Amino acid sequence: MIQPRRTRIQQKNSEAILEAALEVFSQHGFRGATLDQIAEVAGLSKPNLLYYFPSKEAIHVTLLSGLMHTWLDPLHRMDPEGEPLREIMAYVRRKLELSRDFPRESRLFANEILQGAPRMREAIEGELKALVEEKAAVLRFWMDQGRIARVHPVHLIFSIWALTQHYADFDVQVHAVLGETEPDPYPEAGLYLETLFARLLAV
Amino acid sequence: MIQPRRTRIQQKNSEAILEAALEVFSQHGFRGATLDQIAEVAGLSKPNLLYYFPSKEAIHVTLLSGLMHTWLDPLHRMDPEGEPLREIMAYVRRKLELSRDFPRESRLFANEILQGAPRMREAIEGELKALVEEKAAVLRFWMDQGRIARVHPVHLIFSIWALTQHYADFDVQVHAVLGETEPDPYPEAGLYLETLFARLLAV
DNA sequence: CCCGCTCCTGACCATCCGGTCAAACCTTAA
DNA sequence: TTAAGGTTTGACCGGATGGTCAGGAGCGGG
Repeated sequence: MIQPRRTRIQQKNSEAILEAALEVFSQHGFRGATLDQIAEVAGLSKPNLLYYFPSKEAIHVTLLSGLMHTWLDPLHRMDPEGEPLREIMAYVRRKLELSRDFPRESRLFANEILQGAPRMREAIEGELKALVEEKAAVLRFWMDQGRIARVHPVHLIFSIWALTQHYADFDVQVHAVLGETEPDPYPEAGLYLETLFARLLAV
Repeated sequence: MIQPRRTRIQQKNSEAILEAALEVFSQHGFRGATLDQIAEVAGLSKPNLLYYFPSKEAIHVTLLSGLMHTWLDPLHRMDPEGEPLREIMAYVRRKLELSRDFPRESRLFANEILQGAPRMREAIEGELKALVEEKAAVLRFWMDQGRIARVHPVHLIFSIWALTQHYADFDVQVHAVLGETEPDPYPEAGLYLETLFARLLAV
């Protein structure tokens, strides 16, 4: 992911390892996951894992840094030149799609933050903070123009994160509460969030 | 906690163990936490832990079942006879106060759900689901009366959970993004959530 | 066909983990 | 004061865990 693998075998096995590691790390967190478990899911032997990655931590870090880009991309794409409500709604929709399509990635991230972000502090205090401040400025600008209602821009972003990630991170709870009747909560969630932000931001 | 301890020493040590276990479990999850770590935080020896609790799992279960009551209490207190918006706002406020005052409990819960709720499935599919359905009916009743706007009642409850717990579970991220300038995000968060739900539910 | 390099594995290691146990220590109440 | 019962601990156990290593298997180019 970080460095292009040379051979086809390296490509295939590295991907299999990262895929398996995502499965295991996202469910048990870094300390709760074991190399044996990852190796079994990947269909490789443990020493073979360590042929491709120097350590358990290296696998984790590779996953996290690969994640950061995908994760921040929707916010990056919020265009200052666009129509404000439309841009925000598009951001919410993309973020909700990430939760639906990549729930394990969301849980991996959640696990890392829950544990105090020992391997992501830097990225959070740097890249993430800078991006949020940039986009908060955009939101504030839109508010000054009177094109959306005035609310705390950073908390607005927090609320988008919280509401969308909830469906991935608390997946089990959501499904348990909704029961068998509603196997896919995302269509309803999308409608609900659209209403919520439309009413919150209407001028 | 579940059974009243007889002597003063038992009382004191059991509490110290549960306090330490909360600290460790909430940060590392069940599998990531170790008895040695809990023992060290509690200021006791590992065999002494196992004098008071039969196993690591027993400590975890005790914490979780003790938590369930506190956690559901604010929703229980949403009164069908009260003024709808007032009741919902009170629920949001109480839930946010729980996040502020008991962030470790929130993270313990989040960890458990993230890991597929292996030790809480029963409580979630039973107690929690029943309570949500009961209160969703109340919300639907209020909507039928035209006293609050019509939105999906269960997703409304989800959104309250997501928005309030976010400040406890993603504490590190919130603080990192807000920076040193805003040491306590809760006053602003309270105001923001008040606005959000007022606008969402206004008729 | 063979050589060199990539890929893979069984065996192994030190450490850590949850948990046990017998013995020692401490408190209390008669 | 003493004995009984509650409390604490060092030493230990079997199994898991992250990681190493020497060597074998497989592959690709000449």
